[in-house]
Amino acid sequence: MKKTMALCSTLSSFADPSAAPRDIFWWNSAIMACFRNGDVEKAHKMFDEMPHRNLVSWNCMVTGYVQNRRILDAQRVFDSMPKRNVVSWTALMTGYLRVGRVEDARNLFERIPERNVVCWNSLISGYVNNGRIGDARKLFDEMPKRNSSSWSSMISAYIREKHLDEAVRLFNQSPFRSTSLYNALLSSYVELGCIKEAEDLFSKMETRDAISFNSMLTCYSRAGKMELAKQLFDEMPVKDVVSWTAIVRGYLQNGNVAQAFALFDEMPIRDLMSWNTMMSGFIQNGMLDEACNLFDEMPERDIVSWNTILQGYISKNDILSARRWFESMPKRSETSWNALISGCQSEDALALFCEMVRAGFKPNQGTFVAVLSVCASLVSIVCGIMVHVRVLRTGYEHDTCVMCSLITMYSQCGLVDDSVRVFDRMLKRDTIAWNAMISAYAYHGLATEVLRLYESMIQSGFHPDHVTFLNLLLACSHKGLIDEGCRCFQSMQEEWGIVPKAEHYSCVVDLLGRSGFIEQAYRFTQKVPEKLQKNAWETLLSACRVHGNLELGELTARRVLGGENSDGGLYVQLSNIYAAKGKWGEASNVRALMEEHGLKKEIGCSWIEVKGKVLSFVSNDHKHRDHQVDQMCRELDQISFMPE
DNA sequence: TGAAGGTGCC
Repeated sequence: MKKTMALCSTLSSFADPSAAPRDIFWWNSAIMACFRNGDVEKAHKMFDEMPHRNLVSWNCMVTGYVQNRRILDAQRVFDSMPKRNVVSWTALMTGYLRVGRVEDARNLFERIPERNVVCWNSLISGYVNNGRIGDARKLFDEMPKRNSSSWSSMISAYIREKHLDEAVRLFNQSPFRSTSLYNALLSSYVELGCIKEAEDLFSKMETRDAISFNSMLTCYSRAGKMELAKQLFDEMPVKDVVSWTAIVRGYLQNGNVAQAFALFDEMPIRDLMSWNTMMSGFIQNGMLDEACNLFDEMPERDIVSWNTILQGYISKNDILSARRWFESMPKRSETSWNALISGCQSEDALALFCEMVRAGFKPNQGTFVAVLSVCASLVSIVCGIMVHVRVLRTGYEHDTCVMCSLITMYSQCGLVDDSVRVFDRMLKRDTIAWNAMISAYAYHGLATEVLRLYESMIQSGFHPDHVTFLNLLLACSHKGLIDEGCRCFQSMQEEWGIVPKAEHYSCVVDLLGRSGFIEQAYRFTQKVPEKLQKNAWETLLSACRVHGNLELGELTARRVLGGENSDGGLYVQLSNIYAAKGKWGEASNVRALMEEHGLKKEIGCSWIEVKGKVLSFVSNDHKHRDHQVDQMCRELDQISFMPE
């Protein structure tokens, strides 16, 4: 608040130089204002021009350069300072920490003549931001005196790392327990879906503000407990726009669009956020037309409103309309580009990425995640590496999300060693990062590595989730590690309390079926909760085909064929089982039945990257004449007949 | 009096 007022008076005296005397305060504030606007050169010029400088003026220069990531300039100013105080040291140290020069920061810290609580806090948060929570904790324990900032940075660091046990332990020891810290802990429980813990904490709070209530609203909404959410909402002493929006969002996420819209209508105050929430709720529920109507009715629109409709077209997979909408937008943001890039899973996405950069937009986390996922699905390593270079150049090399996308991209392009290199260099790892690496190994069938990495994940104190176990099961299944796989499936439920999804059941069926234990797989599938059986039966059918088990194949086919979602592939599998047994009549009957249902099997397609171009081909494909298809076939023949 | 360094939620 103070800063804002100072800035306002500074700006108004810029407009009218006679309004305020140009004393040293004026100069110092003006310099900071320039730095805050990113106008580094102007700040520098003013510093040169000012008639008198004091220690604060010099500190402003160090801070300003640090804020604009110009560390060398900050260092130069620091070195030429006539006098320094602890603020000067702290400012430069923060600069080092911001660009990841943690050891330099530590050395500087050791040299500070008179340390105060702020410079201790700066180094602690610097360690935290560089993923070195252990070092942060050591420093925290060594501190001669701690203030509320010290406690809150340490506790929120544990919260952000999802080390909630440690966060709570410290929180209980802390002499400062502000509502905002309570709220941080509360929202973290909410994010992790720990309803019981959130409820307990909420009931213990001495004072609750709108944020506390709103977090609890979100908590109940996410858990699908809309009655409890509505009850809390009705009890709230003061409802703000966020509360109204939270309850509307809750109904939307739980598919109750009518109730959401009714409440939206009742809202006493609607700002843009509520309109945008309602609109994106329509889109989440597949109601693009309704969203468009709302868009037309809105009193004013911002870039989020435009992006929401764009996202609507993309989630309908209508890339053409998305593209047209994108062209018609009065303004675009990085989010608009990201949405469009993630929408087209083809080479067009890579062209768009280049176009975005040329148009002067800075790729951000979402951009890299989207474009790397396209590189991965196109198995385009040349583009993948180009994007990786840009990641490094734009300072995203320590972004956990982007690193996960790189791990996946390298793995899907066949370079699992590069995935490992990225994973090893990560400063901060979360469950998703461990999952990405485990999945990279699983994708390459490296079951031993998968199990080893899982062990170290647990030892590092991370909680596995349903994705972790899916990968463990996949890896075990591919390597025929039946005992390990079954143990995983058991531990998932008993040790970690994770309820298996349809994919997990299918994996177990695959695990048993692949190794020829068809009857066990059949008995297992019968015990799968009925709603989740469909995929398991399909997996079983495929195992019956591989092992030529006609009897169980027929039994299984009866469970899946003719159902709502049965596709051509299933008929083909059954037909192949008959064909393998020489039962040509039955085989062609099944094919006929399939045609009767108007089904076709989609043609399988493969692709390869040659000199940076992705070429796709199907079986018996002769369209790549210009790529010397005859020579390729001769080469393949030679390889196939080579003695082993 | 005011300008410089650290922390914080839906």
